[in-house]
Amino acid sequence: MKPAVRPAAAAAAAATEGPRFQEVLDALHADIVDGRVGIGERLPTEQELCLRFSASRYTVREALRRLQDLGLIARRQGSGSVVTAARPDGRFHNALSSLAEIGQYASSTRLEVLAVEKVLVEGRTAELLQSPPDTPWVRVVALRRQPEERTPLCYTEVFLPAAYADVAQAIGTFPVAVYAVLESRYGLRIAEVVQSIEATSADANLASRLSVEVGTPILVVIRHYLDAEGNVLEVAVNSHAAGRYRYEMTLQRTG
Amino acid sequence: MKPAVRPAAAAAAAATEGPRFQEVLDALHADIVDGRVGIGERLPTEQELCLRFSASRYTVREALRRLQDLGLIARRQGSGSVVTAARPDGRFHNALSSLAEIGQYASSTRLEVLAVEKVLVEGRTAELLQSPPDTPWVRVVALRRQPEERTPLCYTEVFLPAAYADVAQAIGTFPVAVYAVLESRYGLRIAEVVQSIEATSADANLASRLSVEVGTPILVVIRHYLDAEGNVLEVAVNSHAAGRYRYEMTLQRTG
DNA sequence: TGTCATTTGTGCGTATGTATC
DNA sequence: GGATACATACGCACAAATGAC
Repeated sequence: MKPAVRPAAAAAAAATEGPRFQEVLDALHADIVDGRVGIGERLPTEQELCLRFSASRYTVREALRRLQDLGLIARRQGSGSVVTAARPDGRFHNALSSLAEIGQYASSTRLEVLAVEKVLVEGRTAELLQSPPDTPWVRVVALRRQPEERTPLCYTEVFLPAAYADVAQAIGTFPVAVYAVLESRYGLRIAEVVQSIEATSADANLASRLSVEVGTPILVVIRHYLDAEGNVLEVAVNSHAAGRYRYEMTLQRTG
Repeated sequence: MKPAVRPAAAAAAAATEGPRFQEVLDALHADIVDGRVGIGERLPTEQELCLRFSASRYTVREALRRLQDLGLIARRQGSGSVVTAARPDGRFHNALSSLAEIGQYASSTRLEVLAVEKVLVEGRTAELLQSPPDTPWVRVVALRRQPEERTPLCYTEVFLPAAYADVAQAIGTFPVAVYAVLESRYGLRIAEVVQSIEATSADANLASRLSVEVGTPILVVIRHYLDAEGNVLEVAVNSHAAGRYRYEMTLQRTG
């Protein structure tokens, strides 16, 4: 789904300034999360909503469709729209617990490439890449932004084996996750992704890139993409300023 | 217009019998999975698709919308529709980040309880617990330590519904995760755990508890334990000093 | 830099199909 | 059967983002 960020709203009553359906969406969303329409209860019909909001059926249906995408309601032809969950899950963060979701994330944000360079890794970097020293890699430095947001969401360094250098060149030109390009262009198959998350603080470089002060807490997410033999095909280091990002995942018990 | 009895079109191999958009959807889907439109390439424009399929823009957009929901394409205003994946699967699942692992962690460390108190939650805390204000909960404050280490690994606040207060009393006396105690003593069953990870900085309280300076980066892991109906049975807020803890997980592709 | 054609996003009105009650 | 309510579908118009010039 889309971030749906609206431009500040015109003070007074309705805080809804963006698209027309946003007003309907916000109102219904509030009804649900605040419990005015409980789980199992039905929302008003499309026609009633058209009247209440003086909007066309298209607009109302767009709002309902988004509620459905959020998993808050279920719709049944001939019956109506039933509230299925009141999960107040915030929307300004990402749930990345599957590769598909990483791809989703990649395509809903924009990557602005700052530099692409070949490097011979050594020292700590070689350790990070689980690579012997003096091996050639390509290093891509980039900022990830949300549409309409000025401050970047994330400072990213992506490392790829030098053999895949032309993929590095293509990063950012289309809204596709890097791993997906690797798989399609080189016939590779990612079998496993190892994620590591920790907190650090911003050094001078990061502070400058992310427009924060030195020392600001940073959430670092490092992903190693491995093939079935355990070879490292890509390493991405994502640094997020505190408060701009939250990593969320769901563990479900099977059986 | 009568979409009802479609004249089967000139469709020789028209296996598409359902709605009009299904034909468009199937054709585009096949183009993608069969690789006729590769990852990173663009689909035809809406207008071109209208012509090709002799369908209205509504119909074409419905098909594109579904491809988007499947995660196969990304659409950008002014730009077009780009193929982002050739398979809808991408099914990775959490191999090493499971309920069992949380239990492992709990039993390999020691919990030192600092305080147990009943509280009526309100404001931000109520929001955190997804609980109505003025509801009674039990709050347990504790430090988690590794054996033989002096500095604590983590500052923890656990919230439980007041009904389970005696579990709170028992926390720390045996090396079992709190959720396991809840399950065995009350016959509850945790169906889902939602984890949220973010970075903040240490306030005075945290700094003192964790023996770090104020402002030190902190990795906060919040877990909501839910039953099958979505009721919150436990909320744990774990604050780790930077450098003392790293959250690691592996996503494995199942297909 | 800004203009301009292209392309998707939003929105309206209308009509018919089809599932539910 | 009939009434209700959502699903599908057409045509039109303008807004907003993009990319090329």
